[in-house]
Amino acid sequence: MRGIARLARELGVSTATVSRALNGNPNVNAETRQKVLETAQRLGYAANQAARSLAQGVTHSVGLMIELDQESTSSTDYFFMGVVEGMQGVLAAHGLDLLVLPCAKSQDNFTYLQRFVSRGAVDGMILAETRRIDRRIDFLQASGIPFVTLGRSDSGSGYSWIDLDFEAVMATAVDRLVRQGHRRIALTVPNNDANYGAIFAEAYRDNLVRHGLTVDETLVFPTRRREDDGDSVVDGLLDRPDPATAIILFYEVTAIGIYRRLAERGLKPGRDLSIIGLRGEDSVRFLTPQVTCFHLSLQDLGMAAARAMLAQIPMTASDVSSGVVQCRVPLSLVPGESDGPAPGG
Amino acid sequence: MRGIARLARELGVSTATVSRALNGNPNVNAETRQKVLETAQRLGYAANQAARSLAQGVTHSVGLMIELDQESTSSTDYFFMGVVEGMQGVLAAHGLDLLVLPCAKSQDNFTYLQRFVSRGAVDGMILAETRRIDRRIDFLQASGIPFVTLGRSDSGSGYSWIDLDFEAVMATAVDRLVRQGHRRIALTVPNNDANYGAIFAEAYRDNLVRHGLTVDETLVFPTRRREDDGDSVVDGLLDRPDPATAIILFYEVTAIGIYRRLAERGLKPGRDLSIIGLRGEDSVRFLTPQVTCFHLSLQDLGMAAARAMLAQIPMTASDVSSGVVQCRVPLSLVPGESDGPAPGG
DNA sequence: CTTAGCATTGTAAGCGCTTACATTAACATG
DNA sequence: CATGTTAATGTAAGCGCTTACAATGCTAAG
Repeated sequence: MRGIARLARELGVSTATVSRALNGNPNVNAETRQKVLETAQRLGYAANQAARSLAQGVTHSVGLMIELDQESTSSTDYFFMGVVEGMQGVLAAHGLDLLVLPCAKSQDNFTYLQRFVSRGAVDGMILAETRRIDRRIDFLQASGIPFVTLGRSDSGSGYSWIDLDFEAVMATAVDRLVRQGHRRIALTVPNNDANYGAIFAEAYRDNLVRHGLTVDETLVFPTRRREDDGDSVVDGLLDRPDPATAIILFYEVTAIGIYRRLAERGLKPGRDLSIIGLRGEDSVRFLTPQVTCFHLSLQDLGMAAARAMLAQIPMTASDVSSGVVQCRVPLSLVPGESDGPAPGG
Repeated sequence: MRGIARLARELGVSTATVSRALNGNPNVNAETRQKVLETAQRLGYAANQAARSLAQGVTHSVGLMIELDQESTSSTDYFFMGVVEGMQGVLAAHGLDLLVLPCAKSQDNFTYLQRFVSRGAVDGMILAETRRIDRRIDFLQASGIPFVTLGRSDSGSGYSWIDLDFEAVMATAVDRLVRQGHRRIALTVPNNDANYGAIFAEAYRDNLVRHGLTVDETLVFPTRRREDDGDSVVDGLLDRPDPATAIILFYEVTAIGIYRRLAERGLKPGRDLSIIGLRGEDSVRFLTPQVTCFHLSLQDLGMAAARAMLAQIPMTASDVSSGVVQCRVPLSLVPGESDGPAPGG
């Protein structure tokens, strides 16, 4: 005999009483509960997860689906740990486990998600790296399971998402550069199909227009998240009749290559080319001059997502909250010396 | 009616037949199986995870426990994605899901593990970042659950582990430096309590002794995984009567600070100080001169761990393999220009 | 003294699946 | 034709828990 039955026999009570004692049910004599808890402790008892889930129809865990990128260190990579940390903290505080589901990008991640959710393995799902069109969102919405996405998508509607406030970031960056006299501002965007790239670029265009500047798509450079791409960006930027005088970077790591290539051409960041980065990544912390960028707490981002999840999971019988949270996390500008007055402006 | 029962009724067969058909049991008419699979597909049926686990006593998933580090980007961070990718690929190919259990370092990770395993939530566990003394290993061994650790430990015995071949790395590095005429070789080690630091340092001492060099503990610098620490290392190395002429780095990112500080002092890496790094991290790829380092495929590491796991999980009824795998993954030297003949040698 | 009300515990029916064992039908063998 | 074999399916007993409902023993009220 094992599990709860063993405890019950040991104590000379029924399994129901043990279960109640263990689960904080109020209809248990305080003394009895005490004894049950002690014995459980002594015997190293832990309730079987599968049995509980089956009986309750609830797993007390939420899944986080992330995609792994075969070839390159994907953006989830550098992003990952901080966010997970934030989520885990909040969820754990509410008795929920966080299960990270790594999923090879090559695999059909839709099937993977579908299988996982249909199996009832989690009470809720968090999706990272949403695409502009993302079937997963439609599926989750149809399935009725609580979910939150990290990043907006055009798919689905009225669901909870957390995203960076790219619009505000871009407004601040463009304002700053325009005030410094820049008229031709370039941009780097990620070369993948995640939605944030599109949003970033859109905000860029909107803000140029707002300032009466012309949008030149040849000034938009898709880059990978690696410094090498900086070289070609610099050349593409300057070797033209009407060179750009400033650039806004999605991946800050690009700055490393940009700095290097500028040096090779005898140019100086902040004087000959103004550079503003997005997120204050570690990788560029040591560059001189310091890159002007925005700051973001990955933990906060994760915590926000976790809370949006909690808002949808009824924690008590009475609690039937199913609030939709849509939130853009603000970033704050951290001025460096990588930007300055437009040359000859 | 739901689940398997629904399918059964729909098809006019018993639930047992449906279950058998779905699970590839040979005792099913091929035609029947076909029909069952089709209907399952059509109805979007997926077996309830909890019910299966309860009935089979097996979860078809393995857990990977990683610790998240509040303040600093821990070593699991940069390490993580590649390894997970490798694991996930191998496990998925064998029908196993990988559940990553993030666990705040501040939390009592032992309790966390204990609870998780006792609940029977996974069929096996993989531990990252083992400590020299690690209760988790003793617990897992006592509990009888299959497990693999990433990194050796002094706790437990006869269990499966995968680790980097620090010994071989160190032998190669020291040999190379000695051949270049270096007699005073410094070392950086991680400043945390993970076991790999101790092993790295031990291998360092052993190899110095092997070459008849004296071991000077003041040449061993504990560093964090951030470039800043390079400054003090350089000063500590050179500002002494008997300066070191070479250094071996655990965290390569230290090289960034070292390069910077050397430049400030008018010195040149490879000429005035020879530097060898451990792992070929991305973060130092762009340094000039290129850092001499070792190369490691994180994917391979993850795959090795996954295979060690598989070796312990009986996949079929007949298969009762419970092999212990203890494996040191070799790294290969990638010569750069950050090392060279000892000055004045 | 009876009865209602309350606190505590027990009983037993599932939760959705797997699987040992029983059953049936079809066929080949002697 | 009786019998053994085999293939295919059904029956039903769990897996370890939760929980509605019933039962019990008390106390307080009528």
